[in-house]
Amino acid sequence: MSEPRWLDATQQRDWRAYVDGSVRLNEIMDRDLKTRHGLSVSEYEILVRLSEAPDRRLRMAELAEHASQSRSRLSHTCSRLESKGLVRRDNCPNDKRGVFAHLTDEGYATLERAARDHVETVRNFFIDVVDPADLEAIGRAFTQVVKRIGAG
Amino acid sequence: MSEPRWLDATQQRDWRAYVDGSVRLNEIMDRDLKTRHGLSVSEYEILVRLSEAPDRRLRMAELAEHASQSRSRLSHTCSRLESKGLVRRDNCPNDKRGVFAHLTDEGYATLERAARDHVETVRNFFIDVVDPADLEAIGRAFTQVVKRIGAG
DNA sequence: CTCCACTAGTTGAAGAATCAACTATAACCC
DNA sequence: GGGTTATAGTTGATTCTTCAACTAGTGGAG
Repeated sequence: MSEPRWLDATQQRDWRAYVDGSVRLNEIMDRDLKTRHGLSVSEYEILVRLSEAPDRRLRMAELAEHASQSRSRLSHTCSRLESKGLVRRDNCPNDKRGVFAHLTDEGYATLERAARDHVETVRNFFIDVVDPADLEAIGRAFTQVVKRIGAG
Repeated sequence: MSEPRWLDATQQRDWRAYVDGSVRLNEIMDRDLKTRHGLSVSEYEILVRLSEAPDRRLRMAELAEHASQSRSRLSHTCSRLESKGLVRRDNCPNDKRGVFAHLTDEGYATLERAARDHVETVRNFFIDVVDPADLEAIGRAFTQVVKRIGAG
């Protein structure tokens, strides 16, 4: 095995700033959503994706993909959301294996309320503290990352 | 309550790319470390911070701070690391409430092995796919975020 | 010295994520 | 059609995280 290509000092610094910042940022988002609306970030993410889908519904596999979650995790989380009345699941007529997850009206209402606070937090701790040009750089960079990961 | 300041289209796009990318990236890192070395990212992070500390040891509270983890979580995780023989804890002489977490030799060896693979993955899915200028922007941005969060 | 408030760290229970195993259906190929 | 392989989704066990409660030691005020 050859010597690894270590990061240089600058790369190291930037990578670490990212790791550190993203963990802390996520923690803030999570706590904020949790205490104010009883939702975790990943539950919130699910509601968002459903709200944007045609008829506010998606097949489980698609939803898992959009929300960057494993199917198993989505299954469990959807069960919780369902028992809270925010999501409803029913069978897909075309494909008998399939299941649609629907956003309920209550789910939509909850999301609307949560989103108002959430956007404020996102601004407060991220958007408004980052230089707009740097924000664009972040967008570019992570788009690349997603592409790279998608490629396997 | 006033109308929230929603994100504009560009901000939205960039923020989402980040959310999506960071989740996926983290998943990759985690799985990679887990399967190849039996470590989660947060365990790895703990070992790194200890390895860099003087005498390879830190007080629990400091370690928690450096690794961006709650004390409770650190306690549990340290117990696991201890039972794997990678970390040892012992009492602080000055402050009888205090505890030092030490990186053991075995812990150091494990870290060295893990780091070689980890840096390769970090390059593969992040450093090498991101424009160097964008990487610097990320460093700048998240440094700001951390500062902002620190300020409360 | 004693009281009180604060900090360090751990613990156990409850909630959430991961992994492997499983059911059921679909799709392909001969 | 019959057999094989792949896909959709769920489940239960295990592992990890979070939260609140707790022990123990510190430090300052009077």
